Amino acid sequence: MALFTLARPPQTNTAKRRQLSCGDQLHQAGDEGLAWRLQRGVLRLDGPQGFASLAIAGDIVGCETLLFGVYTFSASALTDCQLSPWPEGDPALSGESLLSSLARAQQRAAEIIALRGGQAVDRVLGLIRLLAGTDGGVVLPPRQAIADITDLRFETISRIVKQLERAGVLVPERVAGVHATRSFRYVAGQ
Amino acid sequence: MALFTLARPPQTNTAKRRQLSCGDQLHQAGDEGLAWRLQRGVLRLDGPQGFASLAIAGDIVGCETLLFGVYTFSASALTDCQLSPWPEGDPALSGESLLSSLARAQQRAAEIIALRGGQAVDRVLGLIRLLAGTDGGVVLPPRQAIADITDLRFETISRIVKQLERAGVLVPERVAGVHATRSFRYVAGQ
DNA sequence: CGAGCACTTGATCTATGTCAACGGTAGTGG
DNA sequence: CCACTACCGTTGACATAGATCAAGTGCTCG
Repeated sequence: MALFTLARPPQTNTAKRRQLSCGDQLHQAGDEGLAWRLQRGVLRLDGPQGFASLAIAGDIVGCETLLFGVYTFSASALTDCQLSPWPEGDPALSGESLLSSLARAQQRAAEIIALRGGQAVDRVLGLIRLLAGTDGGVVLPPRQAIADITDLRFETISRIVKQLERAGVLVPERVAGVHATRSFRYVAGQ
Repeated sequence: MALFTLARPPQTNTAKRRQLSCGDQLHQAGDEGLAWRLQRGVLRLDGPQGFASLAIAGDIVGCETLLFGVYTFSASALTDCQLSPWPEGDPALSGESLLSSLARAQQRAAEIIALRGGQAVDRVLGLIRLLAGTDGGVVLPPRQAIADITDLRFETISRIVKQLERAGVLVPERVAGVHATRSFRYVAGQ
């Protein structure tokens, strides 16, 4: 197994907070840059073979730059996102913070894997639950992005979203500056 | 976001090395126990909804026990495995070691996600590549386990394995004490 | 007002699921 | 050593969820 060395001294990341809106790109694979903690929103990570993973509020993105200097994945926002530079605290690379990030990453992987198995409707619903705020408001990414994540086709996603709409699970809800076909209220099934 | 505290003081894990053979279970979700580093082999992790993830040589398994005291997933061996207790070193929870584990976990997630998308044959081949040693020798897990990981059915796996065998990609190879239908040599396609 | 997307919808096709029967192998108990 | 059982794997016939192909429609923005 390779031994890694830090590409930079383990100092606090002094970059500024960052805000992304749905669709914006944070970085591309191979770019130089720093690591972030995702405070709010959902990011999509892509590798050379397409969709690679999701990052959700609390996750650390791009931590590999501290080891290799460059990002392994491209990252773009599926919803509006808020990011803060990482490492953040004083004993920033403290074992405990990293340990919970590691546990969280493994938990996350299981959730995403679940989005790629089972019936098409359930996969889409699973993703919607990840994207929905606690108030039930959801702004869906483009159909094609949902398709990439769930390993379905965008026509299938379109049919499923419409079907959920007709079933009353998704209620269309106009939000300023958002495609009319994308903002909904998710009514959790009883 | 929740704040975690360590369930145990961050001391070196003094448990002994452990060896598993194909099929053995390391622990069940909810059990108390310690964390391990997987030195050799491939483990399957299962959550409440079934297959959750794979762990591959170098990965840390069960690190959440340091936070919660119990395992989140059940773990069982897909191939013969060798485990060593973790944390291992002196400044064991050192940032750098954890950081590379975190980067590795994210990389791993992407690999496993790739096993659940695209054509059935490619998914199975992807898994075989993960399982094959550098010498090309592979001992496949039962068809049902392959099916769980790739989100296919065991009949489909059976057909695909046979098809790869007929195509000369997998060459049957008797190994003592292993089901005759499971040990092969993987001949990488040019 | 027109161009370019993203989405919708229908018709058809196909990869994979499902169901069912059967064969081999390992283990167990007589 | 020989039933007998319990898995696991194989194979065929058939069903279907979702893919694919092909028009449309309707936002959004210049």
